[in-house]
Amino acid sequence: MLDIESKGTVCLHISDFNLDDIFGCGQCFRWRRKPDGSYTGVAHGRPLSVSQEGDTLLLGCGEDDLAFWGGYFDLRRDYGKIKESLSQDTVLKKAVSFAPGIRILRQEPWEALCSFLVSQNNNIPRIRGIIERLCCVFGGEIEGTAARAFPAAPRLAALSESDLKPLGLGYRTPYVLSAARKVAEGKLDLAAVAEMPLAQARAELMKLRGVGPKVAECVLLFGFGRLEAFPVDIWVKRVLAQFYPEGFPPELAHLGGVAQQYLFHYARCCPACDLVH
DNA sequence: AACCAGGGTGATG
DNA sequence: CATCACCATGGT
Repeated sequence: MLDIESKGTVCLHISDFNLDDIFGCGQCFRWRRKPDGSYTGVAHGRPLSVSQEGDTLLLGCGEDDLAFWGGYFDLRRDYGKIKESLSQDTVLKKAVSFAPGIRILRQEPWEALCSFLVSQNNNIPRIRGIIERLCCVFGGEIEGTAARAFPAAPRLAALSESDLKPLGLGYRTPYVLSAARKVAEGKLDLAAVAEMPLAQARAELMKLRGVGPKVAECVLLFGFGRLEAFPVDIWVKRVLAQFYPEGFPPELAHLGGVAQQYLFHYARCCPACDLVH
């Protein structure tokens, strides 16, 4: 039995990184902030406690887990350079300076698919609650902790609608169930989707009931790290209509997903962004 | 107490 | 192709 406290702490020097920005910008739903500013959560079945003191990141894990969490937090990518490119655009410049610590997390594809199925026509606090209940009730136990993994597809595939009913997914319940069954039966191979060209991957995801253009883009961006994927929700739609009447700048399209995340958070959370609702 | 939310589906012009 | 009612639930 492994004691989580015995895993120790690893310190890392980081830049263009802020936990509040990263966990608060609406890309993920399982991280919780404690009063001391640290966060606890689970990703890819691994629990973590993480905090930040300025440009020092403190990970509650062992040295052998460092590469994994470095991948999850996208630490090997130069966001300084990305932000420099995006800031050529005047609106993006403001969005970036509003939350300069945003990074795109590399989430588990199945969790991203499930989470953004749940997200449709829904609000973030409620999405978080639903995902939490899903993990609490059906997630696998993680040895040595009280934390639970995101429920694997076969686990959900074995459930009925009435099992999921009390969790409050509403009309999205059959969407999650049929996606789980398709993955569990091998009719949708997420590992294969990861290798496909963007358009093909998008088309493959959109074969699922409940997955339209927006959810597909979210899965591509947050689950597969496709930074050119560009989810357009109600907020981004407003941003595009007001600030980009000619369309989003094509020369930034290869970073569209990252740009979209700065813009989404800015539009949603910055009172001074003078966006008309 | 209404209105809205990281939309998608299916039916109808 | 564009529009539209409808979907279940609860946060604000």
